[in-house]
Amino acid sequence: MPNTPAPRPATPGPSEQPVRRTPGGPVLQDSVTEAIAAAFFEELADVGYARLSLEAVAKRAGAGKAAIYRRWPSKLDMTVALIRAVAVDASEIEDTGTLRGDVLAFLTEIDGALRHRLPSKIIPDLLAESGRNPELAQVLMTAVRDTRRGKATGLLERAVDRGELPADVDRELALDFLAGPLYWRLAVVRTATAPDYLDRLTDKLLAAFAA
Amino acid sequence: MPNTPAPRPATPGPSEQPVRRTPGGPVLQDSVTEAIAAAFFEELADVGYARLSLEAVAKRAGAGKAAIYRRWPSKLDMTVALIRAVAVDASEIEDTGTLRGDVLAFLTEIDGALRHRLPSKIIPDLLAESGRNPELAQVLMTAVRDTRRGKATGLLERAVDRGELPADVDRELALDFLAGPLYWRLAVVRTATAPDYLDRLTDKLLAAFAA
DNA sequence: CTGAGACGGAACGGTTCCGTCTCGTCTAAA
DNA sequence: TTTAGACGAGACGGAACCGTTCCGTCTCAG
Repeated sequence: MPNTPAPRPATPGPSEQPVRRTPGGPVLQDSVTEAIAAAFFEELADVGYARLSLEAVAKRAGAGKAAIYRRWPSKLDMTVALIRAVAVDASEIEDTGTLRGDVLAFLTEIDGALRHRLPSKIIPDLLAESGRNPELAQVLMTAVRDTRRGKATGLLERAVDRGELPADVDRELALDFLAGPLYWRLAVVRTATAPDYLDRLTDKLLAAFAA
Repeated sequence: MPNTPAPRPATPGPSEQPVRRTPGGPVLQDSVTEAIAAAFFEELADVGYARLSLEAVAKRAGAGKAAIYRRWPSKLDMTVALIRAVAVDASEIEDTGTLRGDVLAFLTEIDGALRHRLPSKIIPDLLAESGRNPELAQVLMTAVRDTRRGKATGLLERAVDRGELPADVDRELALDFLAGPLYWRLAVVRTATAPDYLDRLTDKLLAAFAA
């Protein structure tokens, strides 16, 4: 038995994966880094970026503060690295064959994210924080916004290719319509939605696109 | 001359209005309260609610901390009171006579607010903060959301009365469409808009409503 | 003229967090 | 078996704020 992971008291999960060392930057490789990252996002959702203290993150992760400072030089660097890490692997592409299917899948993905505990609190928080923090705004725009925008434009272009949308469809407006109403309802107004809400929203969106 | 306002060094504005005392809660009546409120919003936009320190507000207002604690018992109470105060007077109603005119006026109002320095930073910040602060969420929902929602529903009902919209128009979706795309573009994605953006947006909205 | 009270300012003790540093422990490679 | 290094824990000095309390000044009603 070459690798017997010692029972870490603060990481009760049975992580049997081989611990791999990172040569470059530490990006969620070993179990300590994983525990720190998980604690970071929990803490971020609980108190927000401004109030987030690395001391609380360390305690929550069952780690020492030195373990954090050994990996990232500051809170901002840590945030940027971790956000970027989770942003890249959240980019699967779907092609359901129809515009309606693609739109519904797109909305379902947003809906799922904004209903989860951590993202629904973290996303508005980082959004507000990026208004004061250029570096944070930068990574959010490049790693998150551009990825999502790419998916949306791909969705529209496929529909144009299929002939489901006119070639001169107003892409700028369509992008805002795709995510705007749902984000408004789930993240801003925060009122409950009927079970068929996404279906009705999809229908209205298709009508608006075609107009 | 019954009232000669002494030249306060920290309030250089020529406020010639008669200083009136508030019997109930202090709501922007005398010059000191005004200075504190102004400093509060400036500070709130600069550093956000979480990082806002009453010490900084007092310094910015050219006031002592005691002047603040004499008016409000805590940072949260102060925030709630001031937000409520500015929320009530931001509710004029417009009836342009046509649905298109009403929608464009509604969008123009949001557009104006989200382009100003203070609201564009304060609104997303308080929104994120209200996810962790029930009392703050309460005042935002009742004093801001409900007011705005009332204006939007009034807009829709007038259009139904005029015959511009079918009586069974999906109000729930329509409300999300009214504010969602514009908020998404101005407050979330934060990309520049063409001068005719509001016009195009209005057209698309009307098309979606009618569908 | 006098007294009440709000004012700006400064200090207080207590708390929290920062980033560094030092322990003693445990692991894994040599 | 030895040993280098990462580990958890936490003490440390410094900084920032909290909410309170005091000071001396100023305004204004009586």
